[in-house]
Amino acid sequence: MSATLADVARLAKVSSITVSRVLNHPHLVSEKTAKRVKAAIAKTGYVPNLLAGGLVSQRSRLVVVVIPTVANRVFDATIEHLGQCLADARYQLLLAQSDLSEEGESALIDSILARRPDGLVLTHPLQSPAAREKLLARGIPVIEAWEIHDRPIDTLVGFSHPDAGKAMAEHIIERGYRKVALVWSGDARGTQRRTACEQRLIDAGVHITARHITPVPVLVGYGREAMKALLDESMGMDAVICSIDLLAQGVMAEAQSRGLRIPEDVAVMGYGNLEFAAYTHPRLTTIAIDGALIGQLIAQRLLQRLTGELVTRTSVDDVGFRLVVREST
Amino acid sequence: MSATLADVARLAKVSSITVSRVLNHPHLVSEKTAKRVKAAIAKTGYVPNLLAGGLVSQRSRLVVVVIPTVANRVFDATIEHLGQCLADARYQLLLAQSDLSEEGESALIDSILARRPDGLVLTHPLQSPAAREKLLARGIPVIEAWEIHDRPIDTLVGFSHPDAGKAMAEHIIERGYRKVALVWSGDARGTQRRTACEQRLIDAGVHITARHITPVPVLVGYGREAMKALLDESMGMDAVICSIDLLAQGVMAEAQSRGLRIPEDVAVMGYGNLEFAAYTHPRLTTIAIDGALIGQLIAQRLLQRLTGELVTRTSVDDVGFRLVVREST
DNA sequence: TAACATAATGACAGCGCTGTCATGCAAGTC
DNA sequence: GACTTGCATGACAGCGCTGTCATTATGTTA
Repeated sequence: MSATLADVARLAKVSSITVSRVLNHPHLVSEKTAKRVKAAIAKTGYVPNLLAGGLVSQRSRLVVVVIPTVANRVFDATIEHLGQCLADARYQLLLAQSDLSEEGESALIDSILARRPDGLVLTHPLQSPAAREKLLARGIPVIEAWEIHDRPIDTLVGFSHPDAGKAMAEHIIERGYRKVALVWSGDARGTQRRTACEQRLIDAGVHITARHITPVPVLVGYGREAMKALLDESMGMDAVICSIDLLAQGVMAEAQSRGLRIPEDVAVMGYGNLEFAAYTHPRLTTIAIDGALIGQLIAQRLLQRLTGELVTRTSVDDVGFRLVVREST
Repeated sequence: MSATLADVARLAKVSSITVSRVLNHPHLVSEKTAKRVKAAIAKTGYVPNLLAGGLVSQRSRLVVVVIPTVANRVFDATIEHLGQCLADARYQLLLAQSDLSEEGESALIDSILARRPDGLVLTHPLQSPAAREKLLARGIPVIEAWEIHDRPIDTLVGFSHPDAGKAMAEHIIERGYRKVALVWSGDARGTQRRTACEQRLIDAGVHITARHITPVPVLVGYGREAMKALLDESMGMDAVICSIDLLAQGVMAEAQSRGLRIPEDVAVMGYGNLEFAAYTHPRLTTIAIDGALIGQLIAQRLLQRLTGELVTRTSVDDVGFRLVVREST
């Protein structure tokens, strides 16, 4: 049906391996021959078959990224930059959505491994020990992103969530707020931040008037509903801390719809520094994570592993985070 | 290194083709044998090699979706549902980001075709005729989504952008606004909507006081900046229409930061019905597109083509759109 | 000029799987 | 008993490519 290496080779009057070399190891071929081959490729409209190439060379030139859902905007910059860096190195990015359930995870890993990816990027730690074992056994590079934790599979690029939670608390304390409500999503990482945040607040004698835990995945709507509940129950509070900017957006909308001024009547703090955070009214105080940098570091580490540059099997990059103080606190 | 079909076959004391059948055509194998084979699979930790399987069967079980960037939230629901439906049918979704440039497009299509996908989904029409020819020549199912147009490659799932633009104008006219500013992103589809919208407004005698064209990809920040410019130049206007909800969000923030009331002082209308639109203050009037439905229809059409159910090469599904009137107009 | 290094090209096998055709066997039919 | 039928299983080839090793052409040195 479609042209193969042999077709091109015949037309260029060379062997098929020479055509292969023109495409993959051009320095091994003389310019004259390469020119002839390229002409033949153009003429036949030949497109290499990576299934065949990957099968024999044991390199699929595929990197799988597992994310909870494409709707999760936290990873936008990371995926975009990672994809860009990988494309430059002739790798492709396969996005796999994981519902994060433990039973589905093992099947997902199987269906991923079936493509024999050259590398794997996890935006969340694996729940299932079986899935973990499979990856370990297969020995492919696995980069866990967006969190520094104790039991890395091999490589980690991220930051400390408890530290981020603590930093949020410290800002609130410093600003002098004394009665704080938390609007928080119930995921594992959010909970890490919340625990550290609460601990720091309590240590400083700040009163936590309410904790409103919202479902996952996060939606702006949950933030607005949470704030509605808090205000209806007339929880006296001078600040609301949110696990993510989306919730803060909803919280601010509900507060404003009731005529409350932010931050005079109630302060609002977010986390994530999503694109809109700098442009809300008032502009949102939040914690910024450099997602683009994370994406670049992932690509760098991965490519090092793939080219055999990096010998050590484990490495940890802490990209940190940054408090961004704006108008809402 | 890792277990192959032959390893499993040896352990289960059957031929390798029988193992293959247990996995791919279980109805051809007796229960007793299947049980033995499954035990052997579990014991060896065998994971099929889709590169090998795809090479010989000419089916990669891969569907490539081309999107401008993962940060484009318009396609969230579509991708999520498409991915779900495909996963149920044992297909995997490879997300390819296209910068939409004409020269890059052809290379992108090549690198996609190199994986021999069973189907291709385009969220934007191809710019480059060369790329178009390649797809046509290859003969794989191509679904163009999110727009109904005149020159489909084969299958279309979407709606009419000019009609949507017109509907936006009609709502503004009906509400009695007379001096309208447009804040619009400069992409091709947006321009289709804008042209139709403007035409309808002009026909109704509505005055278009300003057109502010923002860069692509769209950011909330552009909306706020645009509104700042409009207000600084004191364009008298009683309504602002935006090409997308994100811009509307920025526009509302800037208006409110200056103490303007929405919609009393200035009305704001968006498009897209992104998740937050229902929860802003005030809640945003917009045009809703059923992205989930589009995703499901794409999957349905694709699977029909892949199973050979659908004979006709072209089909068009118009999913329409819906005006959602909320508080902002 | 012989001996050797280097560059350019090719022959060959086989990666792991599945489509196709062939075979064996029990049950049913005349 | 000879046959058909249907089910379960296997043998075999080959998908399109690249790793490895072999071969030839060309240049370089003693």
